[in-house]
Amino acid sequence: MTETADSRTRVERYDPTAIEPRWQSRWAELELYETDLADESRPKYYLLTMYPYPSGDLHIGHWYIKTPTDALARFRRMHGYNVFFPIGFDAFGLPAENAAIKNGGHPFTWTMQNIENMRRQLRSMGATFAWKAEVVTADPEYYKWNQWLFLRFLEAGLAYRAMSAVDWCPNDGTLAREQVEGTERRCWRCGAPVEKRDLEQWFLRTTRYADELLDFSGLDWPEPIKIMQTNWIGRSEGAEIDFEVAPDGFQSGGERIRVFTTRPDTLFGATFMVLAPEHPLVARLTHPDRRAEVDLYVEQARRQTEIERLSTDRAKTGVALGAMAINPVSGERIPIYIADYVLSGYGTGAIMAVPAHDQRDFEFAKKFGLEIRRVVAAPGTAADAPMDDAYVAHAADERLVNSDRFDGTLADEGGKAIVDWLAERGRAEPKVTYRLRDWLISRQRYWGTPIPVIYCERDGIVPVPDDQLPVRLPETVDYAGSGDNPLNHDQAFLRVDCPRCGQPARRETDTMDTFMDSSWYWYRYLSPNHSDGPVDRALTDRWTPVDQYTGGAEHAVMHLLYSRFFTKAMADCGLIGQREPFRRLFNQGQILGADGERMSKSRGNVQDPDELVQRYGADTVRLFLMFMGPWDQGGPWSPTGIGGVHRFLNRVWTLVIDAHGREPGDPDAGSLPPGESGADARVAIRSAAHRTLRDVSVDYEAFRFNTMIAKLMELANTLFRYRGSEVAGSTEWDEAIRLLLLMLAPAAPHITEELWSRRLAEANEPWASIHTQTWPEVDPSAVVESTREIPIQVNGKLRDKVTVPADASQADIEAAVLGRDRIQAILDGRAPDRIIVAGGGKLVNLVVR
RNA sequence: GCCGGAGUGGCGGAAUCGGCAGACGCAGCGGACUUAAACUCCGUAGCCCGCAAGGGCGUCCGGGUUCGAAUCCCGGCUCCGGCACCA
Repeated sequence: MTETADSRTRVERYDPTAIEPRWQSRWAELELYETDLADESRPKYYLLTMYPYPSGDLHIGHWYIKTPTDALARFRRMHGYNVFFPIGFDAFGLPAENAAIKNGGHPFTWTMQNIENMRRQLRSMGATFAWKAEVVTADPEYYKWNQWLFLRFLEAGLAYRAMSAVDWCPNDGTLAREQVEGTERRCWRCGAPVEKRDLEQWFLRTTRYADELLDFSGLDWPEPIKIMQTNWIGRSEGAEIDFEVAPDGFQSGGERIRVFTTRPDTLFGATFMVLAPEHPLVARLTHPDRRAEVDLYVEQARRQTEIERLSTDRAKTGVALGAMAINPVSGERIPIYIADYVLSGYGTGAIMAVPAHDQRDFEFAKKFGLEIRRVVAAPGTAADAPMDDAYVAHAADERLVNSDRFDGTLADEGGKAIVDWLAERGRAEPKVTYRLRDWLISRQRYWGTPIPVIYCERDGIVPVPDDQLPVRLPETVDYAGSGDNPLNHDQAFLRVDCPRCGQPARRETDTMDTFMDSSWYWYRYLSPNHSDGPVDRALTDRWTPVDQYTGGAEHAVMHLLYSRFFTKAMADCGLIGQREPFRRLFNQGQILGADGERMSKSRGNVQDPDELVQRYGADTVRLFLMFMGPWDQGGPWSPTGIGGVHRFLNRVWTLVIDAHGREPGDPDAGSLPPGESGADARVAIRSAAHRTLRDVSVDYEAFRFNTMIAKLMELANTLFRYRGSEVAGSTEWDEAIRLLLLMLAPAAPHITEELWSRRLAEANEPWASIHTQTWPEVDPSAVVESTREIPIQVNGKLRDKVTVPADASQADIEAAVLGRDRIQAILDGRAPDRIIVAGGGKLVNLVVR
């Protein structure tokens, strides 16, 4: 072997830019990662990563999301699975349209350019995507099936049309939430004040599945996501109760106002009513003297966002209508108010207010000087005790008090009796409500899937016949400098003959929410060119549900709930045979800009992966992204530390290429640690390698990539200490190197492939990719230890340690501990009051008074 | 505001069935190699006191439970994600 000083200059250096493109093209040539979906010789594994939106902001965040998933794909392949790991593009959406309006050009061009660039970057990552399965949602061959599915849902009664308000700018039409700026709520493009406008729009009936969506059995999903979805669906049981409007000098009364309540037992405490400002009876019930004030309030409430309206920390506002209602059990006349904290879209859009037992009603009553009447209380509380807050009762510890004023028998009973009593008189019914609303899919935009219906004066709403799908977007688009939907002005698109009667009719110009595209795309990956339907039933039966889905936690409720809904709806239309799309889910965190904000070009905080790849190579970037921190956490981007990961790969390179070299800078290079024999060293190497294998396998399974890499670094450091010594190149050394490369292969595919191929060449064996190797097995005998070190605490503070044989009994341990000089000195003649040997000898704590 | 998550050295983070706080890495410091620098390697390293041995303090803040708390409980603060037309 060469002498030290020379070895550093003579030995070939790790040069990723030479290695990586070579292996990438080799893998592509061999089609190493195209999946044979018909292969049944191995168990299938469908691994899905959320498909990217091809925004112009190509950044490190895309790598952060995809890299660990790719490592997992490789890990599973090494375990003998037939892995399907496809990729595609979520190609419709607002940013493309914004770019087109701003810079001219066509959303299609902008999108396809971004996709091209993204494909290149994703390839440079060395990821194992099955590119032949790719889908692009803006392709008519994809969105045709959106339309087809919509029509099936329409037939099944899952799609319907209803009025709904949008944010509206007189110049730019419908605005997305992010296009409404500031508390002034102005249009981002022209600055005009944003109005609300009611439009007929299309909905999907997600609420039909509300109860089924609450059932997560059989799903291995993170607990927080299940909780968020459960809260989002927001099931509450209660009753609907009718209150009658009392006659007065201006109107004859008698209208019924239906309220929803979860607390019918508190009906005797309902001292006023509140309607949503949008409630249909508001206009009719308003007293002429109150008209001006009410109209003003309704106007103001409509301008606010729901978040503002539901905020519990602002002062309650509202206006009395000047009309009264009658409490159906007490017969009392109670005033009717409108207030923005009641929403028209939840329950019946009206509530009975029970200020004693609901905090919002309490605050409202305080502000407007309304009666607060207690109905239930904790045991021992007087019925007239003053209240600082609403008492939200617990069923277990309350007792009923109060009102014998009108019907003593009812007042003493609970909610069920009251509802039953009212129900017999046709004034109430038990009811379950959900916070979940039906899914509004209409978008007043060009760049989305056209909703395939036609409006005919004679036949009304007419679905486009299947054989006329897809309804294509016109190829040219004229935005005319406005945000308004250009389809509204495109005569060639608009004008169509009614498929039923043949008379001139008009096309629907709304397009679909892009969440529609993303609610079933993984089924299409299995047969992207299938022309007889959206999915190939034989393939979906075999390959879905998806075994593992990974993606951002920002999709916890919307995309992940819509996808579950879609699968259930498709199943009920007979298209697939399953009711849940994703068996196991992992939500990774989001990588932010260095400033802690979301990465975007406009903020100027984008990290481009290309420059990092050029400087360090893809393997280093991949490894660094996995090493940065726990994958579910994300956080602000900082390249500090990428050099450490690069050094680690350099060390691996050196270990394999130059096992016998010696570092000139290390005075101890080439010699074993003092007191260690060659035999000791070989045992230590083998033990380190197998312990690492044991732990790393667990870390991969649990998505703990950062600690997985830390453990590989430790193993490399251990081996490095023996480099150039008599044990370098021994069979134990060789085995450890082999394990190190195999364990590292999923995370750093290029360098390991290169080093693997060199080892094969050196051994005169034929080439085989490291990525087709079998994951190694732990030798349990290599990891057993003969002794263990036990920390000793006195009164909970660490004071000493003692080494005992691994099989020492509790008595042996106690004796060893008490035999320590340091412990005797600390005890100073006292006997411990207690000796706690914790965790089967993991730690000893001596308790001394 | 509501729902969910997170706060640990100068920095990223490790340790969560209640049992050695700070693995691994970055930056720092000391050294080797080099004519020199870069690269590479070895060592050191929570903070405070101390020459040292050692001692005290320490996981966002305030309480509590326990032999023992980063971890469990109660109260609070800050930051991140979502809140239905960004994707």
